[in-house]
Amino acid sequence: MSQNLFAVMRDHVVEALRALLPQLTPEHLIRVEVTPARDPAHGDMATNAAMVAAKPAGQNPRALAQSLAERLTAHPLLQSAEPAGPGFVNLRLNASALLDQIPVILRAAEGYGDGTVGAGVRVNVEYVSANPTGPMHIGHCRGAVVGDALAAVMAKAGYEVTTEYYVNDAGGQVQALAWAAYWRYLQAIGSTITAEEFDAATPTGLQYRGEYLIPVGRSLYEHFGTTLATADLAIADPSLWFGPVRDRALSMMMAEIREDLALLGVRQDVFSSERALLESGAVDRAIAELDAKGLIYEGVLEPPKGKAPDDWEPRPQTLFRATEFGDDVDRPLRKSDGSNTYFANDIAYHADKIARGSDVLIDVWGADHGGYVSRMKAVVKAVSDGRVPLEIVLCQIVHVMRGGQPVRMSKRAGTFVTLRDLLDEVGRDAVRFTMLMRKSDAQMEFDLDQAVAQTRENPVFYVQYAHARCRSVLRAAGESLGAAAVTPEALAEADLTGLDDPQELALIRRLIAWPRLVEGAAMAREPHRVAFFLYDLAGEFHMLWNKGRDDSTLRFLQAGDEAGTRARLALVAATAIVIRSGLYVLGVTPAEEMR
RNA sequence: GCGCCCUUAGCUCAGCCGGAUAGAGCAACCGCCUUCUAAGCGGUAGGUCGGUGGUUCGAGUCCACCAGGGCGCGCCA
Repeated sequence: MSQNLFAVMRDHVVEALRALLPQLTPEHLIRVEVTPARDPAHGDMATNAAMVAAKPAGQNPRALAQSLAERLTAHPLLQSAEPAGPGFVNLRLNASALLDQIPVILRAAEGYGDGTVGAGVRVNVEYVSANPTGPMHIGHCRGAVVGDALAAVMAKAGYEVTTEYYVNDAGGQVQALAWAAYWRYLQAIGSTITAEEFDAATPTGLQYRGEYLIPVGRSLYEHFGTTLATADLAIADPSLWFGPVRDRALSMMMAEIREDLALLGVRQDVFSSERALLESGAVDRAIAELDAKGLIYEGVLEPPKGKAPDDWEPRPQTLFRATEFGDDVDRPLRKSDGSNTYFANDIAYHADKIARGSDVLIDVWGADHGGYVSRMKAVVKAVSDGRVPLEIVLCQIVHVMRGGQPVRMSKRAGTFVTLRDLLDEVGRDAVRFTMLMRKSDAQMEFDLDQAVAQTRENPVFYVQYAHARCRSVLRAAGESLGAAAVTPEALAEADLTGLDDPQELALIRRLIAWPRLVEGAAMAREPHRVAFFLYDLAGEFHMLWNKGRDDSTLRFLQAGDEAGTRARLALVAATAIVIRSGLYVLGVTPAEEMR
């Protein structure tokens, strides 16, 4: 039987509805849902079936709910099915149906909640893709965590997920990086050239002035001595040094980024190089294919209304007919110097992802790329002839707060918060969990004080504490009953009939909602739902724990009542499993104890 | 000027592709905490869901317009 009781009951409801009203079409039936009851007084679950069927059937929803309820009641898992409100049918599971899910959880272990909604669907999730021109900062961090958790929850729901990082190692910013690294190289070999002089002598200006390039300059000196400069330690002709300097700078920056990702617990399957794509001719081929479809032309764009740049001048450009696929304006593929725009290269990159075998592409981007969404969706539609959808998850800005005040960030002043700084200050688990306590498309405040607080205000702490409490109870039980008696396998055999307190049942109801939540979060591409679920689940567990303070019969370890103890331990072990299963999706450590 | 995102309790935010009386934490107020499982616990109060129309049996959720905040707007990525 499916782990997902809601799916089981939904099948039952749909079957009963079809028997009642054979004329209903699949379009009607797809709207039928079985959801957790909001109020325990309503039972365990509710279905909207009668309301969605009322109109096509030409019947009164309440009357339909009445006859549907009569048919549903026969199900062996149900104690009752009753019409309610405007046409809901409230479903109440019989006591054993609820309790029987505990051994299901214990036997499935961390695999509890694994689903099949994504079975057979190959998804490519691309995230981070920070330019290798400097260390990762807090802005990249949100995308990294969201992408990683999204990939994990989709994998848990059964999708075949590939995670990917697109390395922008071509283009003007890389050129600027090479010059900036060369500047640090000249410093390393003892050149007396000043920043101002260097800036003036550089085609792109001296852009990246952060100290993080000093080790690159030093490394260049160690490998090449002074051979990359003129005899008097001044700027040599770029043809003598540009390639080696660029390559070393890129590889060292990527190494640093990979180290940052590792510290954050992010591990992507594929790293794709923009330069490799370019050199393989893939970009030319992709453009040629669009050209063959008649989607490329030479044209002149109108200046944006109301905000025409001062230096605007009409200019013929190579354009992609994005407007044929829903974009506002056709988009340029070539710069005035004849090289490709970033967009052109990105077309080839997405075509490559499709060619490697993806049914769905998901890109996780920062909000500053929002204006890029419609053209990218347009071109993916064009390239794949509409077969492969591109979905974009936009992550809005993160404001870092300390002591109720915003932490000011300025890249120019070098005071921006690097990912490394953030990890050093609050730790990986807090960074990841906190980033997921907001919808990705809403701006968020990252409160440094809250992220390290050891109180209920801090969701990371609260959830990890719940898990640690579970583990602590099981450890204590192992000492008195023997380790073999408290394994999940042993507890799966426990007689659970003693679990009947409303708070115990509330906890169980929360546990059995996990498979459904995984499914919903994966389909909606909303990993933050997992974090909120865990917070609520932890709350339910802590509430039961606290209730045991006033009512000692609710404590997990009952001296002299081994059967009752074992039943409660089964519940505790199942709770620990679900928390662990969820934390695994988020990439957060399930703490064994709090110190 | 145009496009996209956001606006829910004093504050920070949920609200599960339209469903029942809109939820949580913090702050506020009341009570509890010599002992049991207290890096506290229980409870109360607090919202015309930015505004105005519309679609619907039903709208915080969908549509239109307006207001406020954010991100963008031909060669950056």
